[in-house]
Amino acid sequence: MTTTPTALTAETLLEGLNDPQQQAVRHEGVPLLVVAGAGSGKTRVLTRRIAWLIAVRKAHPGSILAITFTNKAAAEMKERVSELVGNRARMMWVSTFHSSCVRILRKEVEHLGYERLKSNFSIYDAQDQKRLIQLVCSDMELDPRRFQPGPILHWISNHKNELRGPDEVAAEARNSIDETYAAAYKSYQRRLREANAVDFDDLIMETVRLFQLKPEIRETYRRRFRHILVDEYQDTNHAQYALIHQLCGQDLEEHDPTTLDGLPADRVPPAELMVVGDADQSIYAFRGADIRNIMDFEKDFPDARTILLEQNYRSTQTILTAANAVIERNEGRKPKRLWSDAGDGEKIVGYVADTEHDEARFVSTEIDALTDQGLKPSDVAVFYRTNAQSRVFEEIFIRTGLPYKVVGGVRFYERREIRDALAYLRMLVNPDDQVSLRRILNTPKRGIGDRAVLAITMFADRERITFWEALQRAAEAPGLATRSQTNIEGFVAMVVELQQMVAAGERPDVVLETVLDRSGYLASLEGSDDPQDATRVENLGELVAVAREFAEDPVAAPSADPADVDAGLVEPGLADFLERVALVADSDQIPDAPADDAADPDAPEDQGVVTLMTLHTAKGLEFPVVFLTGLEDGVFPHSRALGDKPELEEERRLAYVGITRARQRLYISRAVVRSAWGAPAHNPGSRFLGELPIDLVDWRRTEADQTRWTRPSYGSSDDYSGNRLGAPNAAGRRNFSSAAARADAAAKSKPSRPIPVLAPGDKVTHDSFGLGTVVAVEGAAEKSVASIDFGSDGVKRLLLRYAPVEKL
DNA sequence: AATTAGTTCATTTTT
DNA sequence: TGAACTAATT
Repeated sequence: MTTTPTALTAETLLEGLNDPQQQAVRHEGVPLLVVAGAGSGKTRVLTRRIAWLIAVRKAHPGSILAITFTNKAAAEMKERVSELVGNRARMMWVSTFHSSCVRILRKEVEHLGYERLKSNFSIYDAQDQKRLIQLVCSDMELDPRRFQPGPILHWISNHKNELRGPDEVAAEARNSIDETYAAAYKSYQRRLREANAVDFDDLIMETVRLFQLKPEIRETYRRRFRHILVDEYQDTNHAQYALIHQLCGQDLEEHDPTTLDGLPADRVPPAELMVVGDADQSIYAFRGADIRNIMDFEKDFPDARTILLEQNYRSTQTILTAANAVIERNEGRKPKRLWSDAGDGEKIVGYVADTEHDEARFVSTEIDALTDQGLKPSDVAVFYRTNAQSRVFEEIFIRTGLPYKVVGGVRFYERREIRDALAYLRMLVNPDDQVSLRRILNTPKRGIGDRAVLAITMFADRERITFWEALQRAAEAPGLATRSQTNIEGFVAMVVELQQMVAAGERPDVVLETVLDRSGYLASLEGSDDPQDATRVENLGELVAVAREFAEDPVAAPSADPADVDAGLVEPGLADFLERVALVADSDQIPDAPADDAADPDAPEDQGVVTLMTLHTAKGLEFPVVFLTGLEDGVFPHSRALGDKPELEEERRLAYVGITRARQRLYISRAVVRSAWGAPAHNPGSRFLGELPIDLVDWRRTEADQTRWTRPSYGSSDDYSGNRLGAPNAAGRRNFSSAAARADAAAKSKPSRPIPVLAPGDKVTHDSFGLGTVVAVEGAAEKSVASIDFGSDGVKRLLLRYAPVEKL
């Protein structure tokens, strides 16, 4: 296909699209919902439609607002549209909800009516929020047992997503706990604003509030955005939904006539709206996503039209049939069946392992076999429900020499040194940012300890000045040691000097390097003998590189908004860099599609690596081969979801997402025994396994194949679920709070303790000694004792009844 | 101020 | 089990 914009015609834009896809591209007028099943080419539809709007319907690019959920998706979409329509695409707003809202808020903050909130506000992420709420809690002298940061923040976030401010919530508090929470919410908000900061949820909530407060401002944006497209609509929360309505709703005025004040008489008709999503892939309810937004679209927009995309261009029919079969179990779901003309392909391969180690070994061996058949490790992904499950795979993969990469876990921008460095930069841009300021005040150690901080805090409170102002007037603070005062003065002098540098418009990377140097931060790491600190220095080098790249080419950097650059908004400064970093976080996380780039000719064996990740992070990705692991009730579906229908349905959608990531081959596996929190637990197979059509799965190994155990003569039942393996050691008796332990307790009534039947020469594993070979066995059944050679750990005599030994 | 020994508590996390 | 946080020690 040609990429020359001049050759762009209606025909080329519809080329290669199926009928419903074409309809979605051509649609005009009423609100449109595109229900896009997994792999049905929705990104293609979105990009073609945008190009269509510009090229065929002559829409001004600046009148287009396209919302995605990740910056990566935004950057990709912008890129693809640019390929179609060329430079004109620069004027579009293609960004996340959060980025769009930041742009609006930075411009309009003063209309919000917060005294301290200015356009250089900081954006607080989860970690910053936690620090702030901790300050609030200690301020309120809350019992740290009953009121923990996590739950409070979650509670606040829920309310913000529902657009409920602190006063509203306080008014509705029904008990003392709610009242305390509401008070914490109020204090948290107050401190946020005092710090000239907002959190992620505020970005949306405050934008909605802005539009409510100032209808004329809302009107200017309604006027500007004539075409609004929202991707991943099933993941929107209520606040985001409200925002869309403010921009597109045709009947908003009737709902709320009081907001009409100040509206120009010549109001514009609502923008053309298209939302794209798939209710079956809604897996973020726990973060406030409200599946009703997409389910009720036709109700919310009565004249709406719906287009279904069911043809899948990614997977084999076998995989799709499996996915359909699972998701159909969800109730109240709108019917949709994915289909493919790619043929049935391979059967799904199933495997029941004895333990999670065996499961990982199976995966490893199988990947080995696949690579022998010409597949690259980068074609393979291993999915699991929780991050903790990655460990076993890592252990085994390291042992077998299989290259891999874990996606998720500790992200680059969450590392301590990166956050420290960014905290310096943030407080330079916004000295009111107390969280950042407190973070680096004594990092590295410069003799400003808790006592000094306390004295300054009290002084600031009494004088009703900010923390930073109090630091500058440290000499007046009562109860401050002279030594601390000297140290603070040194710190203030350094900050002032750095601030001048920023004010002079110095490049972000240069500021960063100076900060690291002048603060002594880098020196303190370099002087350390902790090997971790060497890595930290490297990471900081990386951050400087990121800043440099940004300074030199902000457009090429991920998710840049060229409209800003075009608009002659000077060259990006430190504040812009911080904003990018705050909202983009980790584009380097997910390895790009198996790179064909001959970037490194010195690495001919570059076959890429196997990708390990949670099912949640897998959303939106695809791989030729997928291993779906840990399919056990209590693991996946997660134990917390077992008793709750909506949650169980969300787990099922997660399974659906996982299955539909696979293009050619899908493996499903589970472990009969899995060690959770130290104690081995016996998990029954996932209910989702039973929902797969049996003829689609080729079971390589089943429960019946598992290592034989002597069954107690009185326990003839096939049902082994709930049995605990090995000795009821100290570890095993702890932790009766978890669901796994509860299942275990329920099983206690059944007297049975499987004892492995061993013979000399057998290979076994022991929980603490590892791999061993049986040398001799004495006694029978309950009294059998085996002598086992564990290599470097020597030969042990073990009473099989108690020893955590497994036959291999 | 920094190390260390206890204690607690364990989903998922696009921004 | 083990990481992550707190409290107590030197």
